[in-house]
This record gives sequence, C-alpha cells and structure tokens, in this order.
Amino acid sequence: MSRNKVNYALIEDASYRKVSYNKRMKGILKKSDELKTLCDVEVATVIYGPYRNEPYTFPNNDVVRNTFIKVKELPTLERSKNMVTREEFTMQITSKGKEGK
Amino acid sequence: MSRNKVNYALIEDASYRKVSYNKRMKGILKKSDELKTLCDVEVATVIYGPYRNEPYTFPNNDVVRNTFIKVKELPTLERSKNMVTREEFTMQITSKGKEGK
DNA sequence: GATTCTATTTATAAACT
DNA sequence: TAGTTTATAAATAGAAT
Repeated sequence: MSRNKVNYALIEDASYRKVSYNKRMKGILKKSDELKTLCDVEVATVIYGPYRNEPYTFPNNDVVRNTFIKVKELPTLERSKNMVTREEFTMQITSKGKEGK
Repeated sequence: MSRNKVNYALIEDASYRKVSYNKRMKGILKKSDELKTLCDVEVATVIYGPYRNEPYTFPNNDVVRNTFIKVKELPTLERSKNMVTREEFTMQITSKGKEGK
C-alpha cells in the first residue's frame, strides 16, 4: 500500500522483503489485538518464517495452544467438503441456518 | 478507521459489533494472505467467537494443525520468561544476536 | 440484517536519515 | 541497515439502501 500499489506476488528483493515483513507483521498483530478487544473474540496466530528460529505466536504460546486445541477435532479438508454439503442440506430443510455468517 | 476514530474498547452495541467483526475478520484474513504471499512465511490463524459454533481457521484446518505442531514444544509463559533472560544473556556475551527482528 | 457507498482513518511503500 | 517521514493505497465507521 502506499507510494505504490502492492503487487500480489513474492517480493523478490530480500532486504525489502524483510522490511515489508516487519511492517506487515506489526500491522496484523495490531489488527488481531483490535479484533479481540473490539469484538470480544479469541484470536490466535502463528507466523513461521526465515527471520526467526521459532514460530512467532500471538498473543502468546499458551493462548495459541489453548485455542488451537479446539481445531484438533475439526474435519480434514476432505471431510470438510462433506460437512459443507451436509450443512447446506440442513440449511435447505430448515427455513434458515441459525449460525452467524 | 474511517468516519470516526476507533475507540479501543468493546463495541457495546451487539449488532454493530457483529458488523465490525465481519469487516475486520475479512481484513485480517486478507492481510494474512498477503503476508504469506509477499514475504513467503507460514501463517496460521484461529478465530473463535460467538458467531460460529466452530473456530474459524485460516488458511484451513490442516495447515493450522500442521503449524500448531511447531508450537507444541515451545515454552509456557513461565518458562518463556527464563528463555528471554537467557536470550538476553546470550546477546550480551555475543556481540550481536543473529536472528532477524 | 445484509450490502453498497463514501468520508476518513489507518497502514504502509518509498524516500530519507 | 534500522529508525523516521511522507505520500498514497487500503481498510473501514457510519450512512444509505
């Protein structure tokens, strides 16, 4: 964004890529924190790249672990497709789905 | 952002809070996708709130699970504090830390 | 209540230090 | 080459639909 439009592709220049990474990391973490506070939802993010040996966790390792546990039982991609189909079917037989978005 | 500055606090009005949640969710997912593409890093995000029964995963359940494995072995908050201290100590005895950030 | 519009704030690419 | 500044693109709060 800014002085020029951003091209949606890998930034070829390594040093500029790192500068961009640092700025954007900061931006995403701020946005995540805002979402959590403004809308009262749980947000857990892990970013893993060549700039640190360990993955970066937001807001911290413990919250990430707690939140990610909820994902354990979720379907794999293959099963997920079936689930959606089932959901859509349920939507059809009930007048309206009850979940938000 | 926008017509008015955002107040860093829970949005009291539930319907407006949901509208804001939808907009900001979309924004964060876009930013995450951009970071991944522009800077070639792994990003995994889980958002869990009252608007869905299941946690929302980005980019999908499988990637989140894979990334989560890397976080399993990371220290807890308590141990983390010690780690930082140790890192700082290492920084002191070596002229310069070698990690990015 | 969801979708579109628009004024304004916020994020950030490039320049500069 | 990390921090600061500035011009501009992008996100989004509130309004309109």
